[in-house]
Amino acid sequence: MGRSPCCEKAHTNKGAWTKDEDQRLVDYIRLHGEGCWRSLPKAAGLRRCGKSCRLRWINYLRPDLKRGNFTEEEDELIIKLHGLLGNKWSLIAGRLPGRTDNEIKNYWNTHIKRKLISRGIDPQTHLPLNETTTNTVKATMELDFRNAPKPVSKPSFYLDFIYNQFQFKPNADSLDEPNCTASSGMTTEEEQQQLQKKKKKHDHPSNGQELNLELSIGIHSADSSRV
DNA sequence: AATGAGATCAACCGCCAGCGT
DNA sequence: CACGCTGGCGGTTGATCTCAT
Repeated sequence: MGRSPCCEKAHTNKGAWTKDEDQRLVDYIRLHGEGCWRSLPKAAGLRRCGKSCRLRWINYLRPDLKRGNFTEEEDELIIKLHGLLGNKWSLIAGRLPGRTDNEIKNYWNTHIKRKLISRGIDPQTHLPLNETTTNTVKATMELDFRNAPKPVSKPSFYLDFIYNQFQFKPNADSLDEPNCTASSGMTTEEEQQQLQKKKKKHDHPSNGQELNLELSIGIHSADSSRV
């Protein structure tokens, strides 16, 4: 049995959003907040898939989006976070207020990759290009992924693993700041509840506190030869 | 002015984790 | 435990823009 579609494809619009559609979506979310994306299109009078509505809101319509060019500081922060987390765009976006995972992913692929290559750095391993092949194994050993929980791609396990590898000090406040919400930009009280729910997802299981990525940046900054 | 190549970025797709039943 | 539903994520696509020729 195949997976059921997320919406009635025959009756949904696709492609670029019109101003009218944007307005309907914004009006609806202003009135009712972010809620059940599946039922939102019908309730808002949109002939769109719920997923499409969510994406449009998160990546384009959210009021707290920064937009515009990335600063040099943001560039460096993205590079450092990517070195730590890999292609975990949503986690990276969570440390860049006003930026979305999609935006960062695009920016990485179009600008930063080239920037790193021009510096002679492999964008995937963050090691010098001519040493990439031999050092990949070495770098992997440094992080000792042999003991990584399976599957490594599971964010909570993955963060837990990095936490242990680098022995981060927990910082309970780090994700309480509105600026640090991962690509949702929630502000109202009821939305804060959702944030709490989200936070819970990534909490360190043993102590219930947050991973402080600023410390991780410090570790990498101290060893500038790697970035 | 025309056009082709490359760059950019919004949007889609498929997969997966978490949750409720 | 198994299953279905939903939200969220990362990879990819394709329309549009920009620039060189």
